[in-house]
Amino acid sequence: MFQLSPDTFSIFALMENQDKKRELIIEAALKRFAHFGLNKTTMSEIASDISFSKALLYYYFPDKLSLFAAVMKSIIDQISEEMLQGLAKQTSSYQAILFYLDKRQEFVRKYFNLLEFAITSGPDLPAPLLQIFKQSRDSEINTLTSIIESGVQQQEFHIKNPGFCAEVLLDALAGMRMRYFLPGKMFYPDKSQFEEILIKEKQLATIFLNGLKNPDSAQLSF
Amino acid sequence: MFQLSPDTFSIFALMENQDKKRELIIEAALKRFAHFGLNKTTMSEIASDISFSKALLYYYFPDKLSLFAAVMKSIIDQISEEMLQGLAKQTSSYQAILFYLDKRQEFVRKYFNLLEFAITSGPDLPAPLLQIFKQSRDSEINTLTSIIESGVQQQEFHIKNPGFCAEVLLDALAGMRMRYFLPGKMFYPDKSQFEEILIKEKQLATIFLNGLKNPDSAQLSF
DNA sequence: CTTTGACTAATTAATTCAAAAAGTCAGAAG
DNA sequence: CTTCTGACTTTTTGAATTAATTAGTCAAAG
Repeated sequence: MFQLSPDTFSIFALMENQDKKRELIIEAALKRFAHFGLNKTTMSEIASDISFSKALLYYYFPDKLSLFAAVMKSIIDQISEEMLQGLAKQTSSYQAILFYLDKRQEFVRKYFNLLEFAITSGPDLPAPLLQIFKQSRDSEINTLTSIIESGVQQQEFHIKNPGFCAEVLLDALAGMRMRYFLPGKMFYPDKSQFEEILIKEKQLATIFLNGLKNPDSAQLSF
Repeated sequence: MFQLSPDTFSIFALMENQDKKRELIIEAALKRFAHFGLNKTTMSEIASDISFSKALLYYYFPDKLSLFAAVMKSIIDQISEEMLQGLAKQTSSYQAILFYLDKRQEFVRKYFNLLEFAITSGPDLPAPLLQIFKQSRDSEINTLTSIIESGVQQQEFHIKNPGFCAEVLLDALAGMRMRYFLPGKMFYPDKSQFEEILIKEKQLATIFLNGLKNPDSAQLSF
């Protein structure tokens, strides 16, 4: 049987220690980024918050953007986890969509300053981040696809292409948000704006899911 | 009975002449703006295109933005007219939506450079233009509302708030376009991108209208 | 009332420069 | 050999300056 030698063990211990420090850095960076945003946060500040030298941050992360990406990935993984667990408890595709929308907005409101950078940068945001947002989008499409597919299996929906429908729905939902905070420079939207958005999202989702009940929705003849 | 005096007549003649020149300026400005956009077009260029002095442009329009706004209004009126005439010939709300989407994209593709300015300026675009785009949006909501209302009258849809549904649909359709050309700096989207957008728009519209057939869509209980 | 050339005022673009922040590295510490 | 740091270099950023272009004005002529 496999046995740990003292040497091997110490290597694992070190790795754990490394991971621990990596996590600490990400945690400290998250606080700063969430509060001040990417541009108004310096590596020195993050370092001194946890009494590390700035150079040490560069030992763990090749550059500032990689750190930011790690932070983004961290919170995206967190929301994905919560979303997955919550969705499992929902009893209908309708309930599932409502939960998805509530949870999603909760997340956006909490980490708005992180997203702001992505929003304002637009299409020319750095490649590593593009990739993370791409993953995030794919993850959302998967979520919506599985919600729709479960409706198909229950004979509720009669469509052929749940994946495409999910993509259309995702973009349509994005349209609900656009007018309130998409382009150019803007500050944190206020509570009532978020409420408006949520109402419109839910209204759209309701109509959309009802639309999927109609077999005609699958037969496109443009 | 009312009779024109020679004096009155000459006043009308002059006014017609004025309007004629106004139109000429707008026409010349449209050509320049459509080709080079607002920022890359100077008042001198527009003036010399039609052998007017630059000062004369300022006799007819108080400033550059007013001229641009007049150009925008001109083409928006044009598309509204064509839209109205075309929609009258459609036989169902479904056909009407498809016509609306086709006509709308035709317009966007033709005058993309004019819209680009509005897109890139985002929320902080000048007040007079904001107003024009607001009008344009209202006009689109009206179009969609009347399409939906005609479906309600034919007992096809069972909803209480056609206006709100129209607004949601309009924003949802905007979501279909967003990913392709919304934020930051970008060039004219290519043909295949426009085609993708149109397909997604039509898919969404189809599902949406089918969703309106279901009475549940009106009873929102979040 | 229209039109213009010659004018001024405002914007934009290009350049420079200093401060701040990102990023590197030789070598210390364990 | 791995982890860490202070001191260093390189890049970015922002403010300040200037030049050039363009928006916008106006007195006077047609």
